[in-house]
Amino acid sequence: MNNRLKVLRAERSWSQADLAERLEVSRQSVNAIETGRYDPSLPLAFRIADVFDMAIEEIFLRD
Amino acid sequence: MNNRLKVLRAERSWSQADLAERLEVSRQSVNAIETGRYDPSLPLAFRIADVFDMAIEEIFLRD
DNA sequence: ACATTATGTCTATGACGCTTGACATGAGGG
DNA sequence: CCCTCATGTCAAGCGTCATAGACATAATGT
Repeated sequence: MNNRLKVLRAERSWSQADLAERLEVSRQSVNAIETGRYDPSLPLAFRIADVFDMAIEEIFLRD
Repeated sequence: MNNRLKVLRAERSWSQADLAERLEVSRQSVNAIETGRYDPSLPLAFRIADVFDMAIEEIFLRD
């Protein structure tokens, strides 16, 4: 499960900590998701989609 | 995180076991998700969307 | 009435998601 | 040269996702 988090974040000039705060998760979680160590839960995927105002399918890609 | 699995499945006259087989998960997982005991992982949510040929956002609803 | 299928639920086990706290490295600004 | 910020990563702990196997009950078919 690949994702475009790093790019989307960079486009907005947000640090991982900035994004973590908006998502109400830890900075380590954002980092782990970006670096592909694990996928977010479905509820967190929805919050990510909300923050970027995009569909989940536009952010997370089937491998 | 509410979902429309039970309805979508009924529309197709699939049993929980039928759906489980298509998703390659256990029947207990399908049941647990339908009865709201837990949310699927993001990869499983994608497979569910694929099986029903719908967007994740059309199947799973922000509470 | 009997057999089969469908659904809900329980237990126990293992893997994954997320946390806090910590530490290392690299980049940039004073 | 320091100081700060950004990123990556580790460990330990807790709750969630998913499994297999079992059992109870309801619904369907013959």
